Amino acid sequence: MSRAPSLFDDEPDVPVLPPWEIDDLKNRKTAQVVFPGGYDAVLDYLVPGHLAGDIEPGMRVSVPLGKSNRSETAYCISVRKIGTVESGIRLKAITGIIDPVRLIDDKMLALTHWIAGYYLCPLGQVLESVLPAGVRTNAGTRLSKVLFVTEKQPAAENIKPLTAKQQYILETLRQAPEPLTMLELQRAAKCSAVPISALKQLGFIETKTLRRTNQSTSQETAAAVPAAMPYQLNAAQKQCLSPIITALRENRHETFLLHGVTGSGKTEVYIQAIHEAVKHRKQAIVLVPEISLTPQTVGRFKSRFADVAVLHSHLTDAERHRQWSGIAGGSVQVVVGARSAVFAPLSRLGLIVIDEEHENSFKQDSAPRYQTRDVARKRAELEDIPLILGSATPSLESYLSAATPDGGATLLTMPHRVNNLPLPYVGIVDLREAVRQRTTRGAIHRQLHQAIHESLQDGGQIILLLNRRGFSTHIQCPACGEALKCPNCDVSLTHHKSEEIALCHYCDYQVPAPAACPACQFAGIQYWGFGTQKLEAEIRSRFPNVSVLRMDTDTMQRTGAHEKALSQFRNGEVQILLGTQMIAKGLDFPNVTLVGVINADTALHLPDFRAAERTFHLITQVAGRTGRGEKGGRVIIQTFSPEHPAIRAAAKHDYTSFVKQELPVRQMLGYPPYTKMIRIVIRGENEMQTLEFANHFAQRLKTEEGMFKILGPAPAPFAKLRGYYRFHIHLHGTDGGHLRSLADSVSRSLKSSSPSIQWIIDIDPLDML
DNA sequence: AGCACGCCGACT
DNA sequence: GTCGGCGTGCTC
Repeated sequence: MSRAPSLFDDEPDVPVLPPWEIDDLKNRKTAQVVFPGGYDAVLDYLVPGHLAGDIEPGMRVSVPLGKSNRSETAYCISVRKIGTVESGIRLKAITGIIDPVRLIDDKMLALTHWIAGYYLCPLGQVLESVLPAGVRTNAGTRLSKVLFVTEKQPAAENIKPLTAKQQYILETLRQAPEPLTMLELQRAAKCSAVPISALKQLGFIETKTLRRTNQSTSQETAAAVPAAMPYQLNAAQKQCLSPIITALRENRHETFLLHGVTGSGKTEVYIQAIHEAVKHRKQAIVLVPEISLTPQTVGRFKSRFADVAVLHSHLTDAERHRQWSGIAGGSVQVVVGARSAVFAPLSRLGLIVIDEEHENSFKQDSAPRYQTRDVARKRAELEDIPLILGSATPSLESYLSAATPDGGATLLTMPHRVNNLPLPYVGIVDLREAVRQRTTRGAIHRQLHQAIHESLQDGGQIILLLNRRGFSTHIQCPACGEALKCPNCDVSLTHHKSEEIALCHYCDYQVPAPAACPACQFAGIQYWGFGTQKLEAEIRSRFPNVSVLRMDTDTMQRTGAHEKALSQFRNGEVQILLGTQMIAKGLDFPNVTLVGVINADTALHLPDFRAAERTFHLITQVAGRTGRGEKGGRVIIQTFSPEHPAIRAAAKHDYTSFVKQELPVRQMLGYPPYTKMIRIVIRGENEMQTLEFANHFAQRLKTEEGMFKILGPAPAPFAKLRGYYRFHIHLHGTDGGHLRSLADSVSRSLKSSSPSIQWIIDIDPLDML
């Protein structure tokens, strides 16, 4: 085993740097590196002379680490001349450079530093999540030996003249548009390996090892031809576009909140803003929620720009690598993608757009737990470019920052739909009334049944939203009260009819659906509650000759299922589309004349201060799926809480009244957006130990309690998940920086004090469960 | 996160 | 006497 050269290391078995390199010490460089794994530190390494010209921040390097000098991959984050006063630590030297070119430029490096600091995540881990796995592993490429015609030909007089075959081979190789491998050249020149080897021997051909892309099996679908004609904007759209264009032209950062009702033409504003950027050879990133990343959405951009790259989560590593390299290559005008596309390596970025900015999926739910909105804003600041946040129902965070003078964002409003189409009429069905009168047994009540019937008569299509998958949502014995719960999680099991199983939606634990009570053997065990499977069955029996399609994570497993389902709905093969929230967002089907919300309350009573906001968003968004065509449209909301302000506001499409009622509540209770919040979730397999540790954690935090509120520890709403007991602590305060540093220092001081217990620190949490 | 070092129990 | 358990601490 050879050991890495180690400077100042006088142990006999460790090779020391050669003397000429030591002499040169004062001109040498050091590199600062971080590690992608759990080890959170910045270490200095010596840059050996032969790498000095090549190494740059943002590249990965191999370094020796630890007593055994095991080889580790690290990210170089800076390079500097060796100082005159050194710390006295024996520096080891970098062994090699992994990336031949920089993968991360200075601005992106600055962005990752910001993320690491703000979200309390080791920098190495941030860098690792910014670089897609396919890029790190060079997926879809391999090293291959390729042949070149030698630059400096051997002197002709020294050797006998080349044969015709040999000359032909050389000519073929010279003319080849790309370097050829041995096999490829044999095929191209229709010869065996023998004459090529002879040419190599004679010095006419040399080999080099290059990284080349594999022959890609999946061919890129032909890009749509860009439509040259820009659409005519209406007055409201023009008014919103104009300040964005001004900021673009002035190369100035400004955050715009584009608040436009569903169907008001926000996308066209984005497109024309991007046009302006592209006109000046700039590029744009458009971020959309993962479930909106449909061919329809992408198509709108592809039809208007010549070079659009798409980054979905369903790309293979190789495809993602190819896309990423293409983007880094600089020819792309627009990148459309989900959350992580905020890190797309565009070098001439001119604009970032976040559509449906209120969507929860913009918060990453694993470390680094970043909010894409805030990362995008930071990136836009670093690049001096505008950021557009678009939504029909802005997050209260964004709304407050735009509604407050000096809040940091500019509010742009589009209060009407294009062509002055009316917003759909919304009717509310009071489920309490319906239950009292026993007018229905199922999930569809009289008014909704009637409305479905009428829509079908008129040839319209229907969207039904039920935000629960499965058949029955809980199983309980009426004789002894036993309820079927997951043994690993604090949740009830959902009956899935297709496989006749009782399934946990959190850990996938499953048992055969019981016919009798597992506790008391009573044969009349009951299946309660409505999921999408049961809704589908009910619809089919109520409307036997109508084609129905269910969309939820169960039916959308196969790749392409999503696209297929939406195209079936688009071309009218399917009349009723029912499903979970994946059908609520962003779909634009003019023939949808009815939207039914089966139960508006599913999210309303969760122990989460954002429950009302979520409910308002979901209802407003799904209501916006109708009334987009000539036939108009209407919405029926079934609810047990018809007087709830969130539901009433959604029924009136009245964002302002929702905000006016919700913001004071937040302010009074000291919740975001008026305060900053940190959630610490502590988990362990032993309930008592975990609670004890959580108490200790909270105690340590409370020694500094003053300007903050520290709540907990309390059992998390899901008190047990996947076999772990969970407790959480909430910190609230107006000084986010102070709050973060408190959480950070306590967390660091407690590290590894109890190995069986783990915790996460969630900055600006969205999920309270 | 690894990995070595170190200080106590059950085996040849 | 030695092999090996995993607690503690360090990594330029």
